[in-house]
Amino acid sequence: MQFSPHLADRPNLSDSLADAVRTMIVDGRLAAGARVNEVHLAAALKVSRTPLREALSRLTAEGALQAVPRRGYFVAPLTASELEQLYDLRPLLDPEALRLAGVPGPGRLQTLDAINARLARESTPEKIVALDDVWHLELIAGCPNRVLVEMIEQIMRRTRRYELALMREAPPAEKAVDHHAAVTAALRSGDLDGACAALKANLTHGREPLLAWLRDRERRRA
Amino acid sequence: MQFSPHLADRPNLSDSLADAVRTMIVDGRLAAGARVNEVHLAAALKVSRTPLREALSRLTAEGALQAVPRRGYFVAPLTASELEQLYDLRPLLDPEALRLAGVPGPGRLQTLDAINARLARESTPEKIVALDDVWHLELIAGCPNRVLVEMIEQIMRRTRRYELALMREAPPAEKAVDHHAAVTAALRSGDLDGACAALKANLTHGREPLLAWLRDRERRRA
DNA sequence: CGGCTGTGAATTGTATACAGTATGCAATTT
DNA sequence: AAATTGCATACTGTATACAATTCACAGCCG
Repeated sequence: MQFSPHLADRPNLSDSLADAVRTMIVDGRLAAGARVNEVHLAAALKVSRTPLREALSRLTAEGALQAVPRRGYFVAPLTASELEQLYDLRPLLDPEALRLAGVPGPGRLQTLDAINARLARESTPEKIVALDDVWHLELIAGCPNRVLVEMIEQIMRRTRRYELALMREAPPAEKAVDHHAAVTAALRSGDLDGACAALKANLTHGREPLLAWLRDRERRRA
Repeated sequence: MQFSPHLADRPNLSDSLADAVRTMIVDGRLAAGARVNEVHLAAALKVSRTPLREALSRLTAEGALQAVPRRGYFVAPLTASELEQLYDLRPLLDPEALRLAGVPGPGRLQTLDAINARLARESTPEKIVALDDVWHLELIAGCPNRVLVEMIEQIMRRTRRYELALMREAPPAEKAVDHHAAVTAALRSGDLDGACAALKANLTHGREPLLAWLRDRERRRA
């Protein structure tokens, strides 16, 4: 065969750096609002500034960083307002993706339950958040509109550090396990509309505790 | 005053280049599917490769380019499938944004009609597409969910070169002027639901001619 | 004649060097 | 003592240089 198109090609440094820095931001090693010093960061990662800057450039497009022309890159601050806007979009996008995907086959339903079971046992914030996202992506894996799925992934990336920041300070609140079970139950009985409604409820919930915490934190700093 | 925060600061080269290259892609000077030669392009734009690569990196995140690790950047091809997916999202997102924005004040309604009037007189593809986008953005300018508005803008940028490519080959089909008028009419009578429905109809229409043209083009090349 | 292999040019990836701008501190003035 | 100016330093923006990889084509072998 002539092409194995964009298949698992080993990434270049810039790509790897984007992942590395994104991780540093998500898990707090680069604090929200902090200024990014290119020289220090490049030295710490043992690379030159050129590929690092390409990575920072991409992260800016993703919304994880903000660029101010002659002052440099800053880690985007955590604001209640942004989180609220992000959270409001999921109940709009996810049910539509599920509707387009249709009722999953039995294999996928089994996978979903397996993920949910692991989610119930997990206790570290990182694992919980990651597994929850995996579950939601698996749910809509059959959605033919890949652009829609990409948008949902984009929102996941942007909300992840909010969720981790909360879970580190406050103990992990109630988990979404039961909501997830309600969705798969509806799907098993072939009730797509019911599943979409349950999914919407899942996404609408869990919103309030996070927002309350953030608003409180903003008040305290003002 | 100490700060005029990120206000209209003169952009750096990378930013300007991103705009320049995006324009080249949108209006076809960089053909869909073409490989981007960094050396040639940098020479043509009279800059060095470093800021150009940062710009290309960002355009990749926007979906205008695709990066293949050791082979370089390629202009993303025009596919009926992607366009279909993009067009399917607007009827989902725009009405929601309008609902959140609420009925606009009389000033904004007047602005909308003015834009629509100019749209009716315009005849060049570039102007028509640009004004149509301006109208839709003005319609939802009051939407408090800025992330949602950004997503709509993102879709506009990605669909623009499809629309221009079509309009250059085929003469501009029917315009959306009447649909727009229906939306503002509903809004003037305070009927938000009706306006959302009319908007949805506007966005669902105009889809078919473009898709038909693209599919035909793809068949001819196969 | 078709497919393989090696070699040189072209192209991308990364590092380094240099120039322009911002930032913080100290000296100076009011 | 507060404000302001000037200067040294640190940092970002851009260019250039070098290394590593890919690509195209010629020649060779089956």
